[in-house]
Amino acid sequence: MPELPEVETVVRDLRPLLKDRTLVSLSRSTKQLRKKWSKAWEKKVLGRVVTNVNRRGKWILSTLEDSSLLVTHLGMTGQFTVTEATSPRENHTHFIFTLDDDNELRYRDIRRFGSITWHPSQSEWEATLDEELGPEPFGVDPDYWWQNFKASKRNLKALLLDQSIVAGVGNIYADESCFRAGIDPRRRGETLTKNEAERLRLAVEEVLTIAIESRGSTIRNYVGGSGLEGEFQQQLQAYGRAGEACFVCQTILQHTRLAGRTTTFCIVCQTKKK
DNA sequence: CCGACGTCCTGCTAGC
DNA sequence: TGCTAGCAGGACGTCG
Repeated sequence: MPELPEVETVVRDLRPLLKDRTLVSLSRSTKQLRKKWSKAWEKKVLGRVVTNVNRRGKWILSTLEDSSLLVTHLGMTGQFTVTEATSPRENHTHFIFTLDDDNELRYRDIRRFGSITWHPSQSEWEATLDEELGPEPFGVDPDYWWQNFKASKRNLKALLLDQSIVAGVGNIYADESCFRAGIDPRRRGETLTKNEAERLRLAVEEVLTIAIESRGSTIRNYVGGSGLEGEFQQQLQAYGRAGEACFVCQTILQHTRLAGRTTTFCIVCQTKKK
């Protein structure tokens, strides 16, 4: 659920609260997340200082003092927060790390599509991924972008969601980017002109940048690293607005299914070539 | 190889 | 009012 802007917000919130803190103890629920937590990892993690917290695509990388990594993915409903140890533990909380202050680092995940794993190094972690992660979607080489799109028969929605092309875009921001670029998400990559591809590349950057400034979108249960909700849902132009009037031309927004995901678009604004 | 689709899981709600 | 089918910010396994 959380996409790049939400994950970035979590990371920015967590960094000052986790940096230089020691992970003292761990208690876990009996339920498993998407990836299994190895009991052997507790010795690798406990007693170690967190030296930094960063983001790569939708992944959260907490670096420990020996350069090993605690890697977290929020899946659809993950919440990764630093909370006062005295605050009540909500249901579906699966990991609780006590810290060397009065706080706890908690991972809560209703649907359990997320994961927490430990890796000796970043390269070892990257090797465990299904496919190599693409570059961050800011300042992407226009030629790299164009080559990927023009070579594909897949629709634009599927290409934007493909983490190996560019890392971090999900369902919300794919729709918002297509709307902003004025391009129909059903079109196949190979049909794009160079100009359209460039418009789309820039729209992705702009949408993500503005969404980060708004601390992401809280649609259902997303919260930042301090439990604060996002604000970008108030600025959504397409996502979740099927059946409602386009803010630009008042046409009723349509929806369809692309790459297995509900996709909303304006047939007028996203059809004509600008 | 590529592209499309199913699966994992729980909770909420639109529609009957 | 009560029930349930269907859908939800993702990643990945499998099938044709």
